[in-house]
Amino acid sequence: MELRYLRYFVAVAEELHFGRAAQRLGISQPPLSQQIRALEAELGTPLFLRTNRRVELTDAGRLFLGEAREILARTERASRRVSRLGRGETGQLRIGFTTSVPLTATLPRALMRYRQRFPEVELRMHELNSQRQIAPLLENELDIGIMRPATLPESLEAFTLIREPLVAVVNAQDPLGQDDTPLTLAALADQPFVYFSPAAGTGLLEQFQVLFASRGLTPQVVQEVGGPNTIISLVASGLGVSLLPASFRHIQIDNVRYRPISDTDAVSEVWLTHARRQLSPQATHFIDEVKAVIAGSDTLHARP
Amino acid sequence: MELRYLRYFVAVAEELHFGRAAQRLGISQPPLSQQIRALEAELGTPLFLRTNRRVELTDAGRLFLGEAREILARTERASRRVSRLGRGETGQLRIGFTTSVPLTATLPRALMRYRQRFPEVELRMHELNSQRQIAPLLENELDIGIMRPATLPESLEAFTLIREPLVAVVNAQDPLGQDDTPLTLAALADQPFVYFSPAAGTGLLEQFQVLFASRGLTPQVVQEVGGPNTIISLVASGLGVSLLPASFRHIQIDNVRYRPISDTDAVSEVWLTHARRQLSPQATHFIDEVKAVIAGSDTLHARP
DNA sequence: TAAAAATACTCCATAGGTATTTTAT
DNA sequence: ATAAAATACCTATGGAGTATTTTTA
Repeated sequence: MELRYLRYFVAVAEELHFGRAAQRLGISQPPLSQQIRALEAELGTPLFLRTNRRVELTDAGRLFLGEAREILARTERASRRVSRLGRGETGQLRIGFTTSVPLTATLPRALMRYRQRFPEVELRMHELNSQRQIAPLLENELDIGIMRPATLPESLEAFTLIREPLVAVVNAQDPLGQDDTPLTLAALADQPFVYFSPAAGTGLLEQFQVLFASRGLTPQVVQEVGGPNTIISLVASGLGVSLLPASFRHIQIDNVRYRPISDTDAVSEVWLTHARRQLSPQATHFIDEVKAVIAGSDTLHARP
Repeated sequence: MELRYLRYFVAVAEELHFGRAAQRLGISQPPLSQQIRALEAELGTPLFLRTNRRVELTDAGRLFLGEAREILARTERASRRVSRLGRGETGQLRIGFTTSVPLTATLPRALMRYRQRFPEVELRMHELNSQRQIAPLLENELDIGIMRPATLPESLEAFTLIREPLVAVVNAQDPLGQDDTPLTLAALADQPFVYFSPAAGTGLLEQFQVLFASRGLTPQVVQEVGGPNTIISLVASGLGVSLLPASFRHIQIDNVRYRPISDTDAVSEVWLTHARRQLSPQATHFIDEVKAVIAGSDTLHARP
């Protein structure tokens, strides 16, 4: 059985006239007659009663007409659905993101543009720290990860979404909190530190350690906490100082002051990470939007 | 879109291996690759991720697999259903029959054989007198009519199913009821008659009138009734005599006696009537069975 | 007689075959 | 080195075209 037969049959059944049906199908009458005869042979039963003046359906033909229409409609619908999914116009996009991602910049704008362009794609946002995004990305349970720099397996790749300077978080009452001038990492390393616990799984901890270690510095961590908000709160309470990406300056709390760091390598990145294998069309389109936003509001980009 | 694509796609999707899928389909590998590529081009999206060592489905491919399977199954089912209907194995058969048809002979045996051979055909039996079968047969509301001889329109045709002698129905108390020897129509025509009213629509009335008229006889009808049972009852009551097909002898009532008629043309037929145009396969099969029964229990047959 | 489907034949597009190359493991 | 898909090219089936015949209203 071939769909061509069904299309031809439906045309003849609707026109009840081989000539007109052939015209409608854009072929000539003889091949249409032949195809219908072949179809009847395959089914082992006549579908039309032909008296060279009139064509009418047999009972079998009437039954087949309904079936053929449904099969054709279903095929049409299936093609469209698959095309749309394949073009990334429907389906879903699963994005992992860390709490430390600045929600004011690149990412929200990209998300907005993407949703506008592909309103029918279901967006699933999963808040996960950098480490906990890796397994889902590998197992194709996540299309895209938005994370802090981390050591990635070979089959994942990433590019820099945002690069922002680190700032010192100091208590306004402390000597260090007396002005807004740049500080050196060395000056900060003398102070008691409030920082992420390893259990928090944030990539910032690794960066922080590398940054100080490369200078031979080992700051004293007096308090380990789970999230950036807690860090800032505890600095406000005077427990110590800390170091965070500049975007956290939007958290303004009494007694907390943010001071620039003069070391030029004191920067932190946000990565967009995905599996190195074939990306889903949804992920590809999303990355297109991210790159368009980056290019437009031109900030910082470079492969890590 | 063609079903060939769907069949090929399903094979590859199930094997996840072009070589094996081609083997299963009975074609060689390169044309299979080509057809899948053509399908992907038509849908505008890849269905497989091919890394020359592994073939896997894309999201679009997974969606299409379900759809393709359903479309193929549906097509298969539709073909089978139409074939069966076309071969007369399913569907319906609408038969009209008169009350005067002998239920002990050809017809019940043919019905039994037909039901055994085509148990899935829905049999619709409509009790209708001869006249009232004609319109439904013309309008294709009835496939077959079992009736007494009648004047038929050109587009109906009939053949003789049963030919049976007429018998006189007489009261046992009457002089005519004293013995069982053959009677002549002339002798019967002297008696008061109990017979069908024209409103009963039975073909027997017409036959009865022709039979007597051809001999210049005009029997006196003293009572018009609607059905053969009433005729026999009234003869039993002594109202008059009557004339009926021999098969009614199986109705045995006190005071009623059946006597043969010596006139050789005093016979009545039962016709199987159908539209002259293409018969439904169900009707054709039924007629086959009727003819087989007639040929077997060889009785009487001849075109009217 | 005329309109419409069937038949006879011809042609060519394309499904399918064979041989070979490319690629990833 | 090998297995598997892709590529290149060829073949031939059968779908479609043209011309003609048959049929019935």
